[in-house]
Amino acid sequence: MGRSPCCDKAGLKKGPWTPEEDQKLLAYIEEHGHGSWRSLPEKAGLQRCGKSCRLRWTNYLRPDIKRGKFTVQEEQTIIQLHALLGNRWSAIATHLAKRTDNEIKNYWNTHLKKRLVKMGIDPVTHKHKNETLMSSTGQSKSAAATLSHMAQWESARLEAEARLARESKLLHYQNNKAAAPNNCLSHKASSTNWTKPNQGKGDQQLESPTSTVTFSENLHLMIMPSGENNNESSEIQNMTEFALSSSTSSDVKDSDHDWMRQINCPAEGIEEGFTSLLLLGDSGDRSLSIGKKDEETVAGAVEVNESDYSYYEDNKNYWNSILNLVDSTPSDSSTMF
DNA sequence: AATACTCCCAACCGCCAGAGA
DNA sequence: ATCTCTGGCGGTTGGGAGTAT
Repeated sequence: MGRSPCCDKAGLKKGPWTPEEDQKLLAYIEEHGHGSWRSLPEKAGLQRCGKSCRLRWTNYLRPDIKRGKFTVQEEQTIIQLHALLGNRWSAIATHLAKRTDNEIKNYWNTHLKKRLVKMGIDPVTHKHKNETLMSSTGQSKSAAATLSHMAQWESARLEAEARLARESKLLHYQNNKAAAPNNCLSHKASSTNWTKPNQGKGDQQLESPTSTVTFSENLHLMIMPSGENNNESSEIQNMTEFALSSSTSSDVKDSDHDWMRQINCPAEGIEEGFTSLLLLGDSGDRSLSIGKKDEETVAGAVEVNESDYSYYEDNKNYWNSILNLVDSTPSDSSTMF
């Protein structure tokens, strides 16, 4: 079939956006919502393709975008989620309020990846070089298989969660549209129109378009996705509460921004950072949350043998670690490691 | 001050999936 | 069933800013 590029029209502008163009785009979306991106440029008086407008909006102009330095917590969240999900930036972005997938991707490529490499950690596998050497052992293979399985499970869960978030926002949007037109939400993946923002000031600041669900909530969603497997609910509930109530392990000041240094400090027991956890303790609490029935329902789930389940039962550190990272507020960066 | 080099990130590109005709 | 359109995603890059020589 082939598809013509969206910007094949001659005369369409490319490259950096000017303040005037930004203003036009903002003004138009404030007035009308974005509607069809393809038709937007003409209506808004822009010599741009719709795709360019959409990207400019979602990555830069949207009022609910947090810009500037990533916090220690955000960095750790990115790394942990990357270990789980790989380069699925949009999925990762759903757990980082007000950050765009593009920004996260850039930050990973320019900062975090290099840092991991410097530490001798493979940014793709998140394995330390030493661990890689051990990878031929049976246990490591099994652990790797388990990790792979968990990642797939996690991916499916995140997708479902993102869908839920979108749908709930759509509902929220629809419910509030008439009553409070200025309080509507947009979503990066939403097909709903964005309406006039309040420019992110004060208490009425817009929520993140990428995730309005806290990680605590997410955990519940992940653990109890559909209410279909309630036969495990009490155990799940216990695990959830255990995880959510886990205390943090040590204080890290924001000024100690080079948290990676600490991972290399065995004396503080931090060498079991998430990367190690993923390698060695990848059993994770989620084991207790997934019955085989659930496993079968996860699209693309790999086959899991009995021995894999034993991994699931041993180590609570994995979820604790992730929870400690993601379940605290961005302003509280003292809870990491 | 001039030049070379590196870093960073906004923006582009190409592919894919889903919806609708 | 097939094709087209649209929006979303991840990979890549161009060029400005900053730094080193």
